[in-house]
Order: sequence, then C-alpha cells, then structure tokens
Amino acid sequence: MRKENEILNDYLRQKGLKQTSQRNVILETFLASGGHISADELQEMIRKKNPRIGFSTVYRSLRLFTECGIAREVNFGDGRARFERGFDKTQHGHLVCTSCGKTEEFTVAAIQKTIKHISEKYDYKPDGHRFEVYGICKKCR
Amino acid sequence: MRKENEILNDYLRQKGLKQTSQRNVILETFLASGGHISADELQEMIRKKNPRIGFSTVYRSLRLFTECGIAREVNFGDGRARFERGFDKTQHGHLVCTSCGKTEEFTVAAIQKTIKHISEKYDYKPDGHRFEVYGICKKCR
DNA sequence: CTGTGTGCAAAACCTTTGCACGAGC
DNA sequence: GCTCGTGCAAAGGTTTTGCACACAG
Repeated sequence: MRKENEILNDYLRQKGLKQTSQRNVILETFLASGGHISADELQEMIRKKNPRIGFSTVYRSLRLFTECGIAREVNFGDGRARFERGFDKTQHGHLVCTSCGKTEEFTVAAIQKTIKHISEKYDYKPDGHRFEVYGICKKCR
Repeated sequence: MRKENEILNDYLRQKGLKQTSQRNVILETFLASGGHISADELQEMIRKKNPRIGFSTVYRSLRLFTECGIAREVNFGDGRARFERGFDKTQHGHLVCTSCGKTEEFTVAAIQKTIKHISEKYDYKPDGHRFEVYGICKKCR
C-alpha cells in the first residue's frame, strides 16, 4: 500500500508546491486520529505538538489532503465538516446514533453496484458518495 | 395520504404549541417549493407573500417541521442546510454534479434493503438516511 | 391572563481571505 | 532570489439566541 506521505509529496511536486514541517505534522496527526475528525478537533490535537500552527493552516492542509485524495470530507449534520482517510477505496457508509452521536462504519458491496447503476442511468461520471444511516443505538434505548 | 398541515397541527397540539399565521405561510411556501431549498431561499420566497416574517422564524419553523417529520435536512456540501419534504417515505438518494451543482433524485429499492440489513446487524433502530452520489454530469464534460 | 411566538439585532459558529513576514527550492 | 506557505486578525456566510412586545389558547 502506498503511504500517504508519498502521495502528498508527489502531489506537491507535481503542482510546484512545497513540503513544510507544518504539513508533515498535520498529516501525521490526521492519520493518527481515529477518523471523522473536524478541523477544530484536529487543531486541538496539533496544538499539543506545535502550538504555533494556526487554524488557517489546518484548514488549508485539509483542503490539500482532500484534493490529493488522502482525505475525504464527510458530514454528520452537526454543522461542521469532518474528515476521514480517503485513500481507503472500500466503499463504506456511516451509521450515526442521533441520540449519543456515536458513529460506526459499515461496508456493503451493494453500495458499489448501486452507484454504478445510478451513474450509468443518469450519465454522470461518479466521483464519490456519502451514505449515512441515522438511528438510535442499542445503549440509547 | 395525510396532509402536512394536519401532521403539524397534531404535533403542535400534542406539545402545547400554537398555530400561527407565520407557521402556515412558511409551511405552505415550503411545500410549494420544489424541494432541496435552503433557509434563505425559502425566506426569499416568503418575503413576497409576507415581508415581515424574519429569518429566525423561518429557521425555527424549519426545525419544527423537521422534528415532526414534515421536512428532512439534506446536505450537498455547499455549506448550508437544505430541506426537502420528509414525509415522503420513498427511499431515495441524490445525484449531485460537483461541477454545476445540479441535483437529481433517484430511487433504488436496494437502499431500503441495505438499511434494514445494516441496522439489524449493528442493532440500531433506523430513523432516516442520506445517500448522495457525487459526479460530473453529461453537460459538464 | 399565561405562556408561547415573533422580529430585530446581536452573537455565535465555522470557514475563508488579505496581508506582511518567513521558509522551501 | 523568487515563489509559495504561514500566522494573525479580520471578514464572510450561515445559524442561533436574547429580549421586548404581540398574539394564540
């Protein structure tokens, strides 16, 4: 499996952008996080390693990671963007508890088939998806 | 089919809330809109009928409609919430063009099966879903 | 009458942007 | 050196909230 930092560096080189220590720290921290992390949560984690990194840099890096496919934006309806590792090609969805906010990932082969079918029918070139199922988890009942 | 205003009025009565002319106008306008409408677009439509209705009332009403199941919040990644009729039990998804923003609805029976399967497996009581497929539409290629 | 709803403006919130300085190549 | 990146603060956009008054039940 190709490492994320290689993907990033190739992308930077190709676009004439530069490697910086900030980008390294942010990527590292993002990968170490469990996933489904918001910009401010990531910022909070980063603050511990390097308190001088600003919000803008975190946001800009997340956009960069999204552009090169390392990250993917997801949205759980809490009013802010969340990010997860995007290079993982497994088509998955999220099961979100509307009571306690707990989130689980699930994988279903059926999603891939559905996406293929739909995008052919409407003549779209598919480029990602989001599938979120909301419910109440066992504990919250 | 049970009318939305009946659903709303029952909900209001049950919660000890009140019927108001504003809520009527907002509901009417929301239903007349094509769907996938944002709060400010709805406000804009409402302004023509009754220019004195404020933003807060529109937001508060949309939350109310969402609570009683008349509306459903959807999110197309443009940074603001959009609302569609929620009592329509047809399980559908959205196909969003990431280039021009055009949105189409599609229906697939497979989604229902998938949701049922997943929520049983993880022991969640399902309560809604979002399924968005992103791509580039025919025109934008 | 009592408590809820409304409109306004201000606040809160997340995200983006302008700018001067700093750092990679 | 030239260009891109960064941090800060300020601006941008959407949504929520506090408050005094209005209105439904």
